[in-house]
Amino acid sequence: MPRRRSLHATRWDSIRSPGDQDKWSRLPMQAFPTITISTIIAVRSHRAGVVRFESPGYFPLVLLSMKQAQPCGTGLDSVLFCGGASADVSPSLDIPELPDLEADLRALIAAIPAGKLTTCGMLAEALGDRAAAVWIGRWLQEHAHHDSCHCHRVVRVGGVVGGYARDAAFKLARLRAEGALLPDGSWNPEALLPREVLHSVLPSPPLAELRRWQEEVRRAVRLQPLANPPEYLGGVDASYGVRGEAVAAYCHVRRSDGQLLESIVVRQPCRFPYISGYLAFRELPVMLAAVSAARRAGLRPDLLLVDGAGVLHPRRAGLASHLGVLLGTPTVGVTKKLLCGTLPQGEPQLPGAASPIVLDGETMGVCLRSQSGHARCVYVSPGHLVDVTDGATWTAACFPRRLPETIYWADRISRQASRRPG
DNA sequence: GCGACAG
DNA sequence: ATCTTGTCGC
Repeated sequence: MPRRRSLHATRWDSIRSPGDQDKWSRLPMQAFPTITISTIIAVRSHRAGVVRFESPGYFPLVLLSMKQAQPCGTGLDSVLFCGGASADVSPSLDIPELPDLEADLRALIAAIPAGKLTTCGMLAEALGDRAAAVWIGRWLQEHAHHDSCHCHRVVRVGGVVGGYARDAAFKLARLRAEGALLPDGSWNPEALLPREVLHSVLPSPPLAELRRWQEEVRRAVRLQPLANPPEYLGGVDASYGVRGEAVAAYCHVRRSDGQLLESIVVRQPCRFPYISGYLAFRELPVMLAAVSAARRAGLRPDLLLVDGAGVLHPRRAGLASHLGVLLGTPTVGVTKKLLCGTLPQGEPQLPGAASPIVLDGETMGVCLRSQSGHARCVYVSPGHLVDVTDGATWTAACFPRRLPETIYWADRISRQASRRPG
């Protein structure tokens, strides 16, 4: 009997009492400046013959940033999931305060005067990384523009004015009226806003700051063999609802037979966009919440598989490394596409086979083909407290479908939950 | 010049 | 990641 007994009814019953809900609503939120609030939307046992726990309502979940485990002592720790006891977490790194990139982007665009122009790439540079250009381009296409906004002054490289939400003609007319166009209809290169102007709007570019934090994570990462063969494997993945809210699922799988034992789903608002290389800042909060909730329910994986890269990352600090460092637990990153690195031997051909992935002349990951020999491989790299070999070995241990079982279930369950209303 | 670029 | 129709396969 199972270690899983900790997911018994009593603990959850205490959470469900109306009195506790009241306590929650009276909690002074100002007391927790960097707190992340999540909602548990499902806790399930998947073992046949075992009572299934379905949470009927939504419970608040509070994840304190790691340095702030103190406020748990308010007597609410039976109600709130406070990131666990302080011994659970590595106190060395704190979750950084996330910038409001959309507000920063609006500020940059507002700073483009009439008659002047800029490009997505230059705006991205001003935010701190050219990689943000893709998101900016999409934002400009989707965001509802007003007569007073300056979004029409963002053009494409090479003279093409480019789209503008659904009204390219309006954009063209305004630019012509502002004198930024040449007679042939292309935009005037001399109208380009100098870099310094945008730089002065955001003297400390937010993405550059986040990069500095990634370097801290990189320094904290330890790649080492796993002490013991893992008995339980965890998997986390995130999906997004129609209103953009993030939903994460943690799935607990028994390594010996690959069976899904338990799952936990949490939800929280999400403001940070997807930018290649910065996925951690989009998904870390909701994933930390899911894993913390799992911990409080007694689910402690010996190895956590994350849907995202580990050290196979431009700064060797992918999502899985962030999770590992913040939780102080062994993590492995698993992706469906390669973010960086090369395959000197190509992809493995045989079912269940592996081939190395090299980054900067060093084997930093492994390409795995499933035991069923699926056409598409996965790309595995250690996140933290595990090495390349062990990470790949235990990822391959429960891998009968296209994705490792942990990731398969987390993907499926989070997606299903994100499509539900609420 | 064009594509690539975890989710 | 999400948006979508039909289509292929077990």
